[in-house]
Amino acid sequence: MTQYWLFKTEPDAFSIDDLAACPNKREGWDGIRNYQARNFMRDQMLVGDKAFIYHSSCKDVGIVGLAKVSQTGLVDPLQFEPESKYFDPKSSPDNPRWVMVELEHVETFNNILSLKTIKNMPSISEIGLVKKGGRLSIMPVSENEFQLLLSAAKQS
DNA sequence: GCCAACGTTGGC
DNA sequence: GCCAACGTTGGC
Repeated sequence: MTQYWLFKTEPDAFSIDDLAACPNKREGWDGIRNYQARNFMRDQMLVGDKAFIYHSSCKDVGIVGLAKVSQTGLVDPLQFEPESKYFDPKSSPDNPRWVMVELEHVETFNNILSLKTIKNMPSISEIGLVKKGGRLSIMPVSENEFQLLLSAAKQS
């Protein structure tokens, strides 16, 4: 059974185009420092899960494309790099606090599915993006929501 | 840059 | 373990 997720990223730091330009179109999703998001990656994600890529904190916010989980159970290397803003002095290689998955670019939509449009979709009003103030960096998406959002993205 | 909504921290 | 203070996120 395929699971579905939504990953936020700030395109100024790492956009979907950056992901598409990586070797094999794959990159470890480092820098997540939120326990709920980490737990999704650590405890629930499986290779083959599908993930919307969402651009936040930018001019055009919304879902911009699709990726899939290509590897799980990776240790985020930035937690051990003192120069990184994601350095965590309380973490140790013996017992790493922050894990990550690797994502592989699948497609970039021709048009962004804007947050405004998403908020206007009645069946989507319960999604984490709209609830909880939209502050969770990785969130689950139900199969029903996934299909609705995907078809909305394709027809826009 | 503002501000509301969360999450984390630390004193007690 | 409570909760106030503080920091961060993210849309606008």
